[in-house]
Order: sequence, then structure tokens, then C-alpha cells
Amino acid sequence: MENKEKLLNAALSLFDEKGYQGVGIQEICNAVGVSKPTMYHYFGSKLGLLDSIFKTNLTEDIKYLEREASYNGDFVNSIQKLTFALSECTSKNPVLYHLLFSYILSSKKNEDSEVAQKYLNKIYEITLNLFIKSKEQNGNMNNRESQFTYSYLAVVVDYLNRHGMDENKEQGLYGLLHQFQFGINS
Amino acid sequence: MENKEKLLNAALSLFDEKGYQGVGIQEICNAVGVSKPTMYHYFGSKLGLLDSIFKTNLTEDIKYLEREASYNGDFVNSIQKLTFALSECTSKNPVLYHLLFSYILSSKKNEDSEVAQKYLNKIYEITLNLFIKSKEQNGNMNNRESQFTYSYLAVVVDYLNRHGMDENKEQGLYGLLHQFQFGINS
DNA sequence: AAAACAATATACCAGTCGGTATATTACTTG
DNA sequence: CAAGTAATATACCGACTGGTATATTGTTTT
Repeated sequence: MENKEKLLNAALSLFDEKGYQGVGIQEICNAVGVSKPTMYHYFGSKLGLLDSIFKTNLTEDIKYLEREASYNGDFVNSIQKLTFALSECTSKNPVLYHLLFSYILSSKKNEDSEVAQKYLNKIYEITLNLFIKSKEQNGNMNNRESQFTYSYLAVVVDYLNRHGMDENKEQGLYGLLHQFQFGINS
Repeated sequence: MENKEKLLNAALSLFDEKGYQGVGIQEICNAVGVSKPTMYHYFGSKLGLLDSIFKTNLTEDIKYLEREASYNGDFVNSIQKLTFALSECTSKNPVLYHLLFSYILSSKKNEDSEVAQKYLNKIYEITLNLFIKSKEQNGNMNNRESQFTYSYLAVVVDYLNRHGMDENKEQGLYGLLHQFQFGINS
């Protein structure tokens, strides 16, 4: 593995463990065994490093999620596909999604927050789009698609974050989706 | 207002805006117009300052939430009381709860995260207790109280965080609770 | 072969970090 | 009135911050 990839991996782990602001560039470089100018050569700045972490890891995932979340006429089936696609992504790269999702409730005015929100918004839009498309054909959501999107993501993200790489994740997800559709009284 | 309270208020605003790690002690003291030894005289350390912020603001709130969330034989009524109690607390001190809730998905190994988790756990326990007590008398939760607690808090916290001081917050909360009980298909 | 370039290191920059030693003032307690 | 204490400021500490000027090496392009 080349220094560029080593830096991306070490920075991801450290950012997730201690937070973006809690990690120094020197610390990242020490973990890899290179000097600071090497990091600046590849990424330009600390913020550029964070953005590269998200870009290199998420670009394909977002395309995949877009494909899986396209409404196919069956809302339950579509939301299931999106949910398991999200689950698969987090299983493949749990640390990345743990870092990304940690920014959901922050909304700080830090530069790192703004970078993360950029990618979080894409996931939000993909989900919202599914609810909107579904409404166009079923028309029973009473303009609550936005709230449904927030609730859905809040529950699913919380679950995925808590069950990182568990084996039985899928079983719990079926329960979660059932609960989302029919409530806890069933 | 005395310097101690000024420091607590300034630190709360700055921590929420930029994150604990993103704010220096000097910055907080400048905002108040005192010197660093004054801050250290009252709080001992930066972490002590954060803990004081939570302790002074949350101690009474937690007692209030405990009272409101005590199961009274009617689960729907109990969960409503807890929900509106949470809503009232966040309305009274939106910045504090915005800061506190921002730690939910983080679970970093930072010292500030550990302090925040201490208080978040109390809210979690209050909520879980309501679900458990409710089960003892209704017995229809199939050991899913823990998951219900997480889902409930995820949805409600997300909502409260997003609607900070909105006037029509209560109306949306009724919808949210209905959705939690009966799902989105109703 | 010469010039350009990519990748790297050493050594440095001013600024800030959390925290403290010391001194001063004012108030309280004996 | 004397001693202690609470509250504050100035000035400092070593360590670290993000970032860079400069130099060196090896490869690629002309």
C-alpha cells in the first residue's frame, strides 16, 4: 500500500477515534511513518485530507445507494432495498460510516462539519426521493415525506451505528422496518 | 450575573458552536472578559468546565424527567408525558440540549465524550425504565424494550434537535408519537 | 543528456494549546 | 487589628498547532 492510501486509512481511524479537531497532522504522519510535507503533497490541507477520505470511500457507495433506492412501484420493497444497501455499506466500512454519521446531530459551524454535511445530504436526498416518488403513486403521506425521511434515517442510522459489524444485523433490520411501518403495537 | 455564570454561558455557546475541542480556554475567557486563572479558580480544568455546564443545567431536568416518565399504568399516557417533558426541557435550554445530543452518535474516546455520555445515559435509563415497567404489566414487547428505547430516543431527539425553539413543536410531536405507535401506514 | 516533475525529508515559522507560579486586592473570620 | 481566604490579573511554561521554505532524490519527458 502506498503512502497516500496509508495516510487515508490512518487519518480515518484517528478522526473516528478522537474527532477531527482532536487529531494533529503530526500524529497522523507518525502513525504512517512519513513526514508532514508528504501529507501536504497529496491532500493540500488537513481539510483536504478529510474530504478525500469521504470522497474516495463514498463516491461508489452513493451511486449504489441511488440505484437501490429507486422506487420500483412497491414502497415496502424499495425501502427494504435501501435499508439493506445501507447495511451492506456500513458493514464493508464501519469506521467510515461511524465517522460520517457522527456529524448528523452536530451541525457545528466547523469546516469539518461542513464537509461531512455535504455527503450526508446526498444520503438524505436519496432517501427523501424514495418517499416522494412513493407518494406520487400512493398519495397518502400528507406532505410528511420530509419528517418520514428524518425519522427513518434517525432510526436506521442509530441502529447501524450501534451494531457496527454484528452478524445478525439483518434480522434486527427486518424488525426495525416492520416497526417503522406498523409501529411498536404489533 | 457573576463571572462564574458568565463563563458557563459563554462556554456553552462556544462549545455548541465549534465543538469542545475547537474552543480554547483563552477564547472563552476573552468572550467574558476575565483571565484564565479566574476560570481555573472556579472549574479546575477545561473538562471541569464542561462537566459543570451539564451538571448545573441538567440536574433538575433529570429529576423532572424521572418524575414525568414514571409508569402510571397507561403506556401511551406515560410516553406522552415523557415526550412533552423532553420537549419542554429543550425549549428552555435549546443550546444545552443541542450540545448534549450531539454526543449521541459520536462515542469517541475523548474525555469530553465520556462526560457527555454520563448524562446521556441517565436520559436513556429513564426512557428504558418506562418501557420495562410498561412491559411488566403488559408483557408484549418480546424483550425488545432496549431497541424500542433506542428508536424512540433517536426519533424524538432528532426531531427536537431539528425544531429547536419552533412554536408548533407540540403538534409535530403528536404526529411523531402516533407514528411510533402505529407506523407510517396510518 | 537536459529539463521537468513527483515524492520525500529536515528544519523551521508564528500562533495557540491547557495549565500555573506569583502577586494583588478585597472581604471575612478569629 | 491580624490572619486567612476568595477572586482576580500579569506573565510565563513547554508542548503542540497547521503549514511552509528549502533541499534531495529518483523518475519521466523532451
